[in-house]
Amino acid sequence: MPKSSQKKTEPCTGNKAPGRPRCPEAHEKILKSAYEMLLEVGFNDLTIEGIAARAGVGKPTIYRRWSNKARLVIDAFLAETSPELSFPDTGKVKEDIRLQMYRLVNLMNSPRGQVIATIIGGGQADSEVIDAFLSNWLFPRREDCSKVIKKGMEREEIRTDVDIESVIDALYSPLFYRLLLKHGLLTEEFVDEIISIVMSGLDKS
Amino acid sequence: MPKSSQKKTEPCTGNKAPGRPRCPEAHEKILKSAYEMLLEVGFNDLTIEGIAARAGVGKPTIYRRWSNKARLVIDAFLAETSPELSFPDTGKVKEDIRLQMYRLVNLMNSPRGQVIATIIGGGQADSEVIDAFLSNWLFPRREDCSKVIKKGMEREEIRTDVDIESVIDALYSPLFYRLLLKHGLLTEEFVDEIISIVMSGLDKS
Amino acid sequence: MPKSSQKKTEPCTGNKAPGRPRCPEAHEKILKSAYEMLLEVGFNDLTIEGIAARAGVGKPTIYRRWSNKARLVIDAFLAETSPELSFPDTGKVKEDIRLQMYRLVNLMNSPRGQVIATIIGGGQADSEVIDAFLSNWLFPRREDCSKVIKKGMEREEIRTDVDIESVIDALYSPLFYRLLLKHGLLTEEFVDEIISIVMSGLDKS
Amino acid sequence: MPKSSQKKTEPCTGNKAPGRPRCPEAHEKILKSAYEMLLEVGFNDLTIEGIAARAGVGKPTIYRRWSNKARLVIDAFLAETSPELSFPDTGKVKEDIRLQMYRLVNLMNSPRGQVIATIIGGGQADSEVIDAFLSNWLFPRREDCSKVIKKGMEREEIRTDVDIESVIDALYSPLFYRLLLKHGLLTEEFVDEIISIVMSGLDKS
DNA sequence: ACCTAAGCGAGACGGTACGTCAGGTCTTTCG
DNA sequence: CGAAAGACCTGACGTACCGTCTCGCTTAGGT
Repeated sequence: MPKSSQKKTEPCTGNKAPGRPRCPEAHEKILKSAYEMLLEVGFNDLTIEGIAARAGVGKPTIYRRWSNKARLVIDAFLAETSPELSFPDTGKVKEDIRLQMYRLVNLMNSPRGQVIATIIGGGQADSEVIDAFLSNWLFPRREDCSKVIKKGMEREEIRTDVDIESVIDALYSPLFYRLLLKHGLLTEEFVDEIISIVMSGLDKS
Repeated sequence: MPKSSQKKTEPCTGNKAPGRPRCPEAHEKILKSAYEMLLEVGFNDLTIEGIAARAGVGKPTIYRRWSNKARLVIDAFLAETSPELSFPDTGKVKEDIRLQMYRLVNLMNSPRGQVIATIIGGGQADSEVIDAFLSNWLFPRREDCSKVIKKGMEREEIRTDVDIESVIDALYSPLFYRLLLKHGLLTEEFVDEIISIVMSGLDKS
Repeated sequence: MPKSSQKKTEPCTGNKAPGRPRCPEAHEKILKSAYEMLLEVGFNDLTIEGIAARAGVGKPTIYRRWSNKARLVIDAFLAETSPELSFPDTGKVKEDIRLQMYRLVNLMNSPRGQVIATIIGGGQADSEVIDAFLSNWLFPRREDCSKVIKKGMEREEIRTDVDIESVIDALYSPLFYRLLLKHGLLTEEFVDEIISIVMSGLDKS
Repeated sequence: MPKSSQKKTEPCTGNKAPGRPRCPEAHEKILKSAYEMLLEVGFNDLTIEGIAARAGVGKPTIYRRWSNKARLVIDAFLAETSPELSFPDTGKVKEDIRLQMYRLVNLMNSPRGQVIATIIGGGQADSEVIDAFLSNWLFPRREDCSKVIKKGMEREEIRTDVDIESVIDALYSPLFYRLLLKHGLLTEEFVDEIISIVMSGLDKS
């Protein structure tokens, strides 16, 4: 977890906090401003100065809580995207995955899809951003997916002699590929096509 | 003003540009400097000022030719990566693709792989960069790949009822995915795994 | 005389001029543009580039004729202000001077007064400008004034034991002073006052 | 002014400005550098970049305090030239003025005279410079002079039916005239001559 | 009737300085 | 005593002109 949580919780375990307490309103205003600007201008054109101005706080107030733009963005954006990408449970693995991929495609086609793209883009210059994206966003979803696939293996719907990580890569990477390179549309038909290609070789049959 | 009008229009109705032509040596020096600095410091820490200084040219000479850093990088980097990614011709489609994917993985693991990553990353804030990456780099290679797959279809090595574009996406996107997200290694084993998953469903059998 | 005249006349004194002669229309267009822009933006904000653009000529065409902005301005402005500042001949020295000073005040209150001010101002950074202003503009008028004063001395209207140069300075410097420092209005009443102060001590009485 | 007002007023219901105070050393270093460079290269060739470099500060630190070169020069030069131009008190008005004019001529012949000239020159393109020169430099000295003349009038040394402003102009403008146009030397003899011309008509006799 | 030298408009050249922006740090005052 | 505010220095931005230098041409006198 980023430093902000630690700093906030540690002194509070003792029942007195020395010095002036951090203004909780500032915290919220900063996150709100950062999130809004992220949607408006993307990760690269996001500036600490701009966030500070919009939130009506000083720059050090931001730097004190988040050591850099990446960590702030993580708190502002990544830490709260969960529920809409959950997996359904239809009883059939391929359908569970298909429906969740539909949801992901839907998200990618929304403004927030562009935010994800700019975060991954910005992360190419800052490994911390990528690391945070992985641990706060991607890995939880991959873990969910992994569970679904394992369930399918247990049900003997799909082969068990494949590397699950690679399967997940094969399924999801085309979506990110098109999100980032924009050489083709992100449609449900494309999802169907990818599932067809990837899963047809995994059928237990 | 009989003279000036004549002078201005007459020669320009002809075929050439008026004024001093742009110095081709400056062009080369700039591209060379940009390419070297790209490898040394990456896309984000690249500065026009630094390139100008290293190339021994003035900043306006750069801005006169490329409107921003992105376009310069495209010319500096993308215009010369071709030959090492050609497809072999072993007679077996799957092997042709496998070997070329090995080459791509090899490239991605070199410093130039990081340059590609930063270009795609930078492109998230500038669609022109992505467009240039597509037309100057990606599409030519996809076209090559497409030909190989079609050849395989003619030879009846693989099924003909699939969308070639989606197949290419399924094959290559995992490599870019790992290049950009760094959640897994880009190894030849990973290539084998992807080919196994994707191609096993495409076998004409 | 500025270099342009020399260049133009010298080869012509020799009976051969090799090469294409300089286009006289360009000369006129440049001077006209320079004069207009001088009125519009003043000496300091005058740019060779702007003059060239307005005149529809190339920069080298200007630099070929005038080595710097100062020399161009001299030709564009100073070489043609003469007639309106001539001295009348009323028979009374004090009146001749008074009327001519009225004319000068009138000129100084026109846009061209500001041009003179910016030329003197710009000349503080370029002694050539001042020198040209002196020889092309100021000295001819001082010479005229000197003749008028000498005539007054001969007529025994004024004392002969004073330094004429100092008298001219005493008479005219207040006008330039107010032109440049703008701490007081340049009116005919002010002229009267100065003449009263300076000439009252010079009366032959 | 969204941020500053809100934030500034809320916690600062107290009396002082929040934030780090402006470094007074930087202030001094900038003024010192500007003054030195003014002596070396004059107003026109003075650059903010050069001042910043010599003072060892960043350009924004200068721009934060002075909106343009003119205002900086005013502070750097004009705000501190007073004492050497004070009037003596010999008991005789003409002598008081003569001695002070000697001092002014002496100043004008020093490097600082050239600085004054370039400031007046530069002021022709920027009325703020002239205004500042008037209020910070010229008017205080004119006021001193005015007092001396009035004293002379009370003592019945000189006539009382003349406009004091015009007298001051008549006395001092020749010095500035020669300072700026350089058509004659600024000597004590010249001062004597001017005083002779101007004051001879003012004698109470 | 050709040379050939100098002119032409156009515009790129290497530079310098501009005034701005954002970065990340430091210092004061206030709660 | 630490949070908040804002000035600090740095460094790069992209622009405007500088004065010079090719370009491909035109012009006209001297061979």
